[in-house]
Amino acid sequence: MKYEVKSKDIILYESDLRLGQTLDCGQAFRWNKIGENTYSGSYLDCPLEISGSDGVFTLKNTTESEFLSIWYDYFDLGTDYSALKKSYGCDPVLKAACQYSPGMRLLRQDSWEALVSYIFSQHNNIPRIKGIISRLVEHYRHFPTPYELADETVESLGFLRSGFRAKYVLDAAEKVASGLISLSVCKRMPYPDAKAELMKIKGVGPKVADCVLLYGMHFTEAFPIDVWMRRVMQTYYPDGLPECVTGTEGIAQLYLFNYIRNLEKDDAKG
DNA sequence: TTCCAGGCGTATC
DNA sequence: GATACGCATGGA
Repeated sequence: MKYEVKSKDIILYESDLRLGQTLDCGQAFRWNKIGENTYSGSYLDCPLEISGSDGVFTLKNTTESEFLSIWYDYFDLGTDYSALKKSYGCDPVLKAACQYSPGMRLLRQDSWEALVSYIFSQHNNIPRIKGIISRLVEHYRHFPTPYELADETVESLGFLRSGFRAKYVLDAAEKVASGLISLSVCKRMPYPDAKAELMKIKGVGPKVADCVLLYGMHFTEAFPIDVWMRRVMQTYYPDGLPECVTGTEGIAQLYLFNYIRNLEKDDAKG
């Protein structure tokens, strides 16, 4: 990774990044494609327009301090994904999955936003999840805090059209706003303890908890198992995951999930 | 029309 | 502890 300041922009050189693969793979729900190789979105209410391909990217209207304090972390630029992918070469399926999406990275998202987003994800599809979250952000003009959401009711959240999930998000907001659950404390807990803590929230089971731990708290050993990953495990890993992914199961999951989903989509198209 | 979507709570055994 | 079943909403 290298970068340079150019006028009001940051130019980023990173060979292990493709915007579509990283921002539009179902790990984050607030990025929109606004042009060829161009996405707009935000993190912690800090907006960004990023464009680029072939290892060269422009972060528009971004200062050097913003880049270093926010986007460097968000895009996990301190991690060497070339080395990681090379280590996954021990397994033929994983190797193929990495070759299929060589520009995918695990984003370091906000824990509260990930919690809300993945509660909305349960028994839902990605376009609808994005719709619900975009209505939420549009309504508040920012991603609402736990305190703001704790003041709502199932009825007042009706505009989200989130169905049975509204009551779960309210329970999460109440538990976080009251201090009963502290996400920043969870981040410092051992993985099993943090998972158990999150599962105290209604609507948060093993899968949603693992998504929050992986995408919102960077527990790379968290391994969310949904219908797709269950299929992957049964088909390719009936005896468990290969040893080379120990400690980064969640990142391996990202490549595998994307691989299997798109393969089946491609098959459906003929 | 029917089926399904990055699951989970509840009832029942 | 395992196994069914319902769940709001909307797209295919």
